[in-house]
Amino acid sequence: MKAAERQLKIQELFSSQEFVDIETLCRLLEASESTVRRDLSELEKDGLLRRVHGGALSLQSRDDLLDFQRQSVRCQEEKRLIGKAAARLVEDEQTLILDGGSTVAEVARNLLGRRLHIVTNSIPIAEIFSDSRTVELTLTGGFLYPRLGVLLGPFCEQMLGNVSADVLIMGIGGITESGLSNNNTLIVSSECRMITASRKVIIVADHAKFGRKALVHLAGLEEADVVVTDSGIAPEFQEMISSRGIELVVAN
Amino acid sequence: MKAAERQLKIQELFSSQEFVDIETLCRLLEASESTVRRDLSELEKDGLLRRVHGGALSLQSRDDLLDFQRQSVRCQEEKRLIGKAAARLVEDEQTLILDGGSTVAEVARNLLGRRLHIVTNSIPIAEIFSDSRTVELTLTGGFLYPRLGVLLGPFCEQMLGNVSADVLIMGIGGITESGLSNNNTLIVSSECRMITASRKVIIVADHAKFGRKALVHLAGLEEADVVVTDSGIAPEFQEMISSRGIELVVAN
DNA sequence: ACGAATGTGAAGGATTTTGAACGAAAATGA
DNA sequence: TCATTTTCGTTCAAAATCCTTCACATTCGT
Repeated sequence: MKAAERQLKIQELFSSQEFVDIETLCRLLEASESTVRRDLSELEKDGLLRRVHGGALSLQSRDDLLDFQRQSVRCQEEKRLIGKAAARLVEDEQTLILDGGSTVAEVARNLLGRRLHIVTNSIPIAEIFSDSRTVELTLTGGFLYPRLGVLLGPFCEQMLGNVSADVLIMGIGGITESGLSNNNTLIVSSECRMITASRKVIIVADHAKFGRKALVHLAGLEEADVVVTDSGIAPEFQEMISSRGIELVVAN
Repeated sequence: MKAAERQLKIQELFSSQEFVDIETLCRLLEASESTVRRDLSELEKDGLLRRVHGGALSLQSRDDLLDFQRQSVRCQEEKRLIGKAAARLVEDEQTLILDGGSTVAEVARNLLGRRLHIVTNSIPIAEIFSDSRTVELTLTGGFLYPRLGVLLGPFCEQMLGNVSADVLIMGIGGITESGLSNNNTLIVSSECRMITASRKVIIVADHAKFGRKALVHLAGLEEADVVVTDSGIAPEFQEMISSRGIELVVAN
């Protein structure tokens, strides 16, 4: 990869996060530390970022970041860890479906720079990848649901019917013995299609979601292949997941 | 492949990426390094790109194409006026198709609060309406074209084929006697569908677009029903539009 | 068809960029 | 505080890229 290309990529990264460390950059840019440092120095000279010990900071103020990011303040640290762990379950060159929701968005941030084909119905998630050249992104069509920025309805479902993916990464409203649930009929309807279209289903849910039942039943627990959560999960729920042969990943 | 052909191809590449390296160009253009370098030097002399070690960078800054939020758009005041004038041509309760582009985005801002059903393939434009309670917004699906934030490809075109609208509001790359043109084959392809799907076609174009021919031919002038531009338009071009029975709106 | 003009690709040396090594500086933790 | 670990900046040789030159091919006008 050439210098100019690398430096563009660094700037892209800052559109979705405020800090990157050298090690991550080396991996993403496939370059040595020396080279990354040189790139950062140059970008700093151009006033495009600020170097700090261990990496570099975005100069864009926090206000500029997506509204979406503000919504996801609750359980932020947990969600960040879950995002990191879930991203590790994905292999390069796979086709993923990502649904909406702040936890999934956190996964998405950790997928930047990977070579993937991603299908989503969430505009905030699409925006995370909008400058990426390594991710091929397809958005489902559909009616734009206000507030959440997700696309729903017949157009969306029709399109999901035409797709098949290796992995689905999905957030949920609640998870109990009786299965997965969410808050909105239309959303649940499209999520059912996503499950059908995917070979493997990964559920991401912070510990607060366990034992909670949201408005609309979405699917039985057995539809999930992997559940990724944080270390706050109670032992009884760990048992609930594991005893059904579902892989449980606890992010640290 | 001839020099001119190669150089056009290089420019087209830049509509989707900000950097290309020499090796890629050699492969795509089936030419030697020497030749590619010569082409790049020439394009640089014409102010169409910037050479850097390892390849070349697009000069069209990303702001110009995609970043509607910031106010770095060229001809800003003109576009604002055009947006206002074009919005007056729309009646409540109509179904509109809006394509991408900064001029159309300006129209969109002037449609906020109106009761409309809007179909678009542009994410930046969708975002303008994302909080609106009076506009029902449908996004076409499709492959997300980097940088421009528009959805394209078969999914998009299929969906446009299922839609019919009262009015299409469309920006363009250039407009001459021989018709409308734009910079990218895929975009042109979806725009053709939009024209087919609409009863009335409104073209919005600041005066700088007149007499300019962009890369790909889109449609004949006669496809347009109304052209909205600013007061900088030359008399000869006014004549060109009016003499064909196309309504010309000059925004003040 | 012919020569002139322009476009093309290969070869060489000049220049820039890169990655590894190593001592200096900063962060960390007891 | 002090020792340990991590990160930083500098230097240098190797690699990649660039520019120039030149011989050959193609296009154009006569």
